[in-house]
Amino acid sequence: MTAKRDTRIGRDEWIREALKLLLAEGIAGVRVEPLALRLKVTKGSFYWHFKDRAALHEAMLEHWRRIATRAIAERVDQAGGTPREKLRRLIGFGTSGVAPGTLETAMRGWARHDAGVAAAIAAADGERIAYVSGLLRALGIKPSVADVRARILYLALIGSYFSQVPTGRALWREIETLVS
Amino acid sequence: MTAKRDTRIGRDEWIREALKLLLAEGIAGVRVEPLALRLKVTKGSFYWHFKDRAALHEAMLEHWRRIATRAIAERVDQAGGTPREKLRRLIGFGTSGVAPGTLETAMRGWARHDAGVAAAIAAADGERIAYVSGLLRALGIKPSVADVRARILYLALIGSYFSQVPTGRALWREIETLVS
DNA sequence: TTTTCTCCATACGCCTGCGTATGGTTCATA
DNA sequence: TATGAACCATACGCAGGCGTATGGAGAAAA
Repeated sequence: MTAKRDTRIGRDEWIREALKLLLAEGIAGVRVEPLALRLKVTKGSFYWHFKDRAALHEAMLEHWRRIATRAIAERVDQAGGTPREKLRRLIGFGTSGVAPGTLETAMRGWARHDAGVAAAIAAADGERIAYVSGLLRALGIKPSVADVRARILYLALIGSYFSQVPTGRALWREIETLVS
Repeated sequence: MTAKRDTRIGRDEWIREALKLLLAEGIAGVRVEPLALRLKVTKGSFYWHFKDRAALHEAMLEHWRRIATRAIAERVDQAGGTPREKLRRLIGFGTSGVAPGTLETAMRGWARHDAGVAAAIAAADGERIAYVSGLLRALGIKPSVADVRARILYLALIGSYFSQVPTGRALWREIETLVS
């Protein structure tokens, strides 16, 4: 008697729970039966909503594609402000809200062993850097320089997710100074 | 008849091949029987050299601990030159020889799901940054600033391993300019 | 109320991988 | 040349995970 549940379940529940597992154990940990156990459901449900395990992985990637791009740019823009304020807000997001041990890092770990994921990451990286570059140009930086520095800032952000380097307020202020 | 081998095998062979697999498939791919297949040997050999799978993983980590630290600093130092030349050489190593799709990234992926590995990474990061900081101080940069900029440079290097951002010669020259 | 459609449970066969037990080689040493 | 140690092969039991087949249960429509 392993505790049933009253409500039924949709595709989205499976995807949501799968993403949680991706965070905790990596893509190798995203397996059907442990997932079913967490959701208090059996495999019967899974194979109703998905063709197979690969289909779930594809759905996870698709989910990420939708939320990845707008996550940064829109959240920074919708609060308005000067380009300088936006830049600071963007750095703030990178260092707290959006990412540090979340989907962002999990996806990049997955990308190392899946070409499709790597392609999605590449697309997101490209869009984000274009956005950052735009911010820097709005600060009066020459386009060719702005592009390079946008990449540098972005690299440092990504690097902070995968290193054990202490990154305090002083470090991010220094980066802001250097690139702008 | 799945092709035997004439020579025998030592612990090191297992570790070497395991590291290859770590690169290709991540730590989850480092399994005993597939490994034995690659080495054209049976599990019997493995369980002679190692207590269990975890023991192999520990040996892999230990191997990395030995080669990780001296990899950067020593290779940069032994060629001599001015601090400026050393800095350029270090950046060059980071972008070609030592890392891009090698152990460095694989270990960091592993670190996300193993506290022991994360600790080893943290130690290596600390030593390397101290070295870079020393280089910058030798260029006449004030110690407090040198430390922050060393971390920034290091973050960008690590970031380049995990992003799909195009990093050309111009980018690394710009970084060098910014931090020194 | 019956029928139909959606969603899930149960049970099965298969494969892969872990770890153990045990016996067989090969090589050095006495 | 006999003996012991180092190294490996073979065979086993077990657990966990994948995918399928089939039969409900519950709600919605007819």
